[in-house]
Amino acid sequence: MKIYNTLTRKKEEFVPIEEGRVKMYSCGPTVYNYFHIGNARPFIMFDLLRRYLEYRGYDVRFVQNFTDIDDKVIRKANEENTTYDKIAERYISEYFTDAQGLKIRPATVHPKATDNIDEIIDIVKTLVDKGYAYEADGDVYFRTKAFKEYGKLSHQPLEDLEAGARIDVREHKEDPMDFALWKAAKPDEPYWESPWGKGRPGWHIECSAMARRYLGETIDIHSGGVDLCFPHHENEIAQSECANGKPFAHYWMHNAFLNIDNQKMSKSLGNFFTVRDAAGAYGYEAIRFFMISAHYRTPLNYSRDSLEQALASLARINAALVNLRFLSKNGTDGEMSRKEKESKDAFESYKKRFCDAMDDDLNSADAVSVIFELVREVNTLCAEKDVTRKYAKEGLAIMTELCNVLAIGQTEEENMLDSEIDTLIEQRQQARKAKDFKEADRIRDELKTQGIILEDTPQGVKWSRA
RNA sequence: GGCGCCAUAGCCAAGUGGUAAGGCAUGGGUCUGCAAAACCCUGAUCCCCAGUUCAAAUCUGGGUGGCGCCUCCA
Repeated sequence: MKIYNTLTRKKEEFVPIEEGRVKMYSCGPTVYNYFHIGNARPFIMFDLLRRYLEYRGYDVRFVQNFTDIDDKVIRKANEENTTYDKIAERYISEYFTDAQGLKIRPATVHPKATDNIDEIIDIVKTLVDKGYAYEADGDVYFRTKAFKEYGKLSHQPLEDLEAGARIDVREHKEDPMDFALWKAAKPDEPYWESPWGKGRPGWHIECSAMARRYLGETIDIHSGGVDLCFPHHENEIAQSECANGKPFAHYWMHNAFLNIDNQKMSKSLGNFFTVRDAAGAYGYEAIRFFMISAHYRTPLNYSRDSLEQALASLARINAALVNLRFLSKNGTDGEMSRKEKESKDAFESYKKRFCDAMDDDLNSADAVSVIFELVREVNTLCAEKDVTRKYAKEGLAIMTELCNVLAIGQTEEENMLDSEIDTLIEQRQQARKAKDFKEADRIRDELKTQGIILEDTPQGVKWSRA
């Protein structure tokens, strides 16, 4: 598999540190609100990476943190007259609700910053001892000039960064580019005891600490949105590599931004959507499909149109799955025809093309197109009056396998049989036999209002949930 | 000012040297009690200019347009 590495700005063959195992870390949400549609992109895309790596047989250890202490969490707590941990707890729970809807699997570990204060303090202490950090009035800062490789991820020399930087007025910093590892507690703020007095961790340090604790000093893949590249990831590298004296991550992956109607999402423009809002309008499945339909490194535009198209496209895949499930039970008995055998033999080539696409820096858009070609293939054969159960089963197996890697398409459980529906379908069949089409249509309409779509086929009545 | 990304049919979106995947939408057809689904047919010389090459959407240079980071916003 090839991965585009921000560090080298090249697509590189992926070689894990330890054969067959992958250690990956992805920056998670700051839990002070529902996560927005832009946040969903890295969550979905790196969940996809993890699923694909597992599909290819890797044992993946995936860590995604929750930033549960920072200015925004504290502000929200103050607004609601509650404590930061209550806010964090609530939105962590909401994160899992949305994540589950989007079929984002829980990470191997979801550590919280506040559960790792000891580890954080330990790293900061090491950095101070080694001369990479200094204390000033209860704050501790990283001395960027001490790390000569600073800027290697964003590919900018320190001087250029400095030239563009807004000057931070904190006078006790040695250099404007220095960043906080530990912040002295302000009055009425939550704090932890540390060698530098009461305070709390800076934002960047938590990721270095949690990555080391749960994955080790050097990890395979670190991922996140492009905007985190600088300064967040640059700072993580500085902290981790100075503290551990080893490379931090071999591969850095960054997803491009999601725009809303071709503009950056922002509260002031009034185009700020949470996943919860979007799911209410189009459903979680459409959002996931929409994200996966584009390569993760190209900017993606969220619009009403895009989501409606995603919904329609997904319906085609779901229809094929429902059809295959139906025919694997209601098809004809016996051996596959020659045409069916040939088609079945071609399934491997679809699978290969699917994997080739995914191997090419997670080209999910191309992988999806392979699924659609497969849909056409099986649909064509399934349109035959004497399609065999055997063939339908084979088709269902390959379709399900590929769809499961991307976590798209309705699963069988999501379209389970229901005896009441069966009864109504039977009644309708009786009516049709008696040429009472009025009654037949009435039953079909009635079921439709309940979201059940009936289709008459040569093999019998097929139904699915809208 | 520094660094970087994007520009492909009505829309979404792959494709990084050999004359353009896939999806949505549109129109026509087949099938069907009707319907739905499905299948077949239907559409682009790839922002512009110049260059390299037998050959470029794909490489180089120059434009134009849109966007991002350099401000703890994914």
